[in-house]
Amino acid sequence: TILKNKQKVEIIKTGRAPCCDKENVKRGPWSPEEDAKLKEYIDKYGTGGNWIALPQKAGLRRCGKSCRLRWLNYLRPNIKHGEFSDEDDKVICSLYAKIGSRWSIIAAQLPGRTGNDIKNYWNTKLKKKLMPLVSSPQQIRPIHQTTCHSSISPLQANSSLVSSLYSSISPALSLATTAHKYTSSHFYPTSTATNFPGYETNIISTQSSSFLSTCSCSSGGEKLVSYLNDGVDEKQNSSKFSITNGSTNKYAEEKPSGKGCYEEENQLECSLEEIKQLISTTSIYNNYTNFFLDENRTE
DNA sequence: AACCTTCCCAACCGCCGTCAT
DNA sequence: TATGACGGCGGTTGGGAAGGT
Repeated sequence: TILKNKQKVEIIKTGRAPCCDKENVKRGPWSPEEDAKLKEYIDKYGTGGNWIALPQKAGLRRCGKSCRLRWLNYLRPNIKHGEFSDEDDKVICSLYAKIGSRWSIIAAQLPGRTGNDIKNYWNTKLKKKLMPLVSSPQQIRPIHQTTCHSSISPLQANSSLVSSLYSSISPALSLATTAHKYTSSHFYPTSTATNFPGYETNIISTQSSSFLSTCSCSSGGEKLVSYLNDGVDEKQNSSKFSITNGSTNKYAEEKPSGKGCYEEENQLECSLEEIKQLISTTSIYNNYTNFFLDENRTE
């Protein structure tokens, strides 16, 4: 009854029926038998481009979405589970600092990893690795009040990983406090490529290198600009972000929206909003967001 | 040994974009 | 152009495992 009512509410609220009859599908962990069935079916027939119909055809009492998830995150060939390397960490942190929690994009840079995997890794481990980077709220101050140097704890100097992570992520922190020169988080293609060594895909010059150099501005922050920024000079800082992955990337095709983010007069407003969003979704910063969210201080 | 807390990750939920009709 | 179906994604949660007291 609860489920039925929930479905009714969903239809009323969204105008959409649920993707499956939730009463008649199995939920929870997948059994080895179910895995085998799904794998066997997809190996034989492929997904057929229709996940909703797949479970019935495969003889599974599962929601199509659940099958899709199980396949993509676990059963699909070449899935890599287990330890993330330092290099993985760097890539994840750098991209997170640049694009936020776009896990699928980040996953595209790490062959064999799934977005879910990376998301979990970030939420449970990587974030904690970075926690010592911000040892006290007082250390995060707008650049005009302090320097990037002063916000680096001694701990960082002793850990190459941590310092490289810091160099990737600190610009975002600093940016959040300065809110200038930041144009937009929207991405569109440019022709300038910055490669990640060892990865098939390219990170094309980033608008968030404006993150990086904006941070580096007044405070010797150049030292903080990591491997990621190599080869991207100041002039490119206003360029935009894109990822190519052999095929067209939908995010790369995002064009300036009609929301005014690209309109000069709204630049700062939009930046502040976007910065807030980035911060508010980044729980590593959440302990300190009260500070960041104080608009008066960012002015 | 028993209990409690924290960690971890697979799975779910709901929103949004795309595409076919 | 409007609408519905579906896929894709990011955020959240449930529960087992591991660690601590």
